[in-house]
Amino acid sequence: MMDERQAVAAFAALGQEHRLRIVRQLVTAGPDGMAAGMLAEAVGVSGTNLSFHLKELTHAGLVGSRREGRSIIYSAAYPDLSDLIQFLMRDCCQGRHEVCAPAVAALAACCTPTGDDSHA
Amino acid sequence: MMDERQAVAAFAALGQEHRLRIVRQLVTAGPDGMAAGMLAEAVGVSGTNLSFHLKELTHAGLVGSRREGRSIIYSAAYPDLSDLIQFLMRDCCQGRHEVCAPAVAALAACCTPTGDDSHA
DNA sequence: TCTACGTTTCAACAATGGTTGAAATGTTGA
DNA sequence: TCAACATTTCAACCATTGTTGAAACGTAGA
Repeated sequence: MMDERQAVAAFAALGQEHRLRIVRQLVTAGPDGMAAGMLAEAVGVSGTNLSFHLKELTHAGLVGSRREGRSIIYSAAYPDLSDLIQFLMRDCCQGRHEVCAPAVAALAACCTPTGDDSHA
Repeated sequence: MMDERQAVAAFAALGQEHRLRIVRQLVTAGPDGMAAGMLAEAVGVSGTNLSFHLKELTHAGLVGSRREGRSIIYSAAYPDLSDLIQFLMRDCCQGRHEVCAPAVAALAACCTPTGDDSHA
């Protein structure tokens, strides 16, 4: 369960053009992640600069990394992104379900496979 | 549909202790909102400082305001918060539904009334 | 109109954050 | 061990941001 301090750090990390691109690139890349070098090229920043931002994102808990040969592979921390979203909307309803139903619907629409509507 | 520039502004706005508290206070307060003065007391900042942060949040599109007597009532912009969440997770699945299912489940659990499971 | 109240604007300051190039670290294959 | 590669660290600079108190603005009621 995320606390305020962590949430501030996470949002601050995402509130920067290059870092938001990095996270979105990694989210899109999926669990396998991407090497730092390719990430730098994809996002359009220097190696030095990417390293700075990756350190920030790592410290905020939004990305993870592993070494693979000479490369270091970064990947999105999906569980922490979930926690962050949940923190932002926590206590939003106050009994009024309709207030935040659109947010639920939007996220569900983004992530629920069409056709395969298994309720599990 | 939110673009990158808006998302960066929104996340940057949320990435500050006092502003995150303000937004959460307003989210908790519900659609009726709160007067600026009560908000300042609840969050623990001076009037001047609150005004500064509210301007930032307004510019980021995360809060709205209306005058009521001498007070100005601020309230959370729920649709924009939904958009922001959706932007962050957009394209996350890449065919792998299980990757972001936890985020959907977390948000749904927060906002779905227990017992009353109307699918509307 | 006058006074009190709630909120915002302004100007100044201290602190933080992003970018850059050069140098250091760690890894691989010859 | 050596040279080439991938990434990080370091130090310096410039720009942005958060905070503060005083002053200004707009509204309500006497």
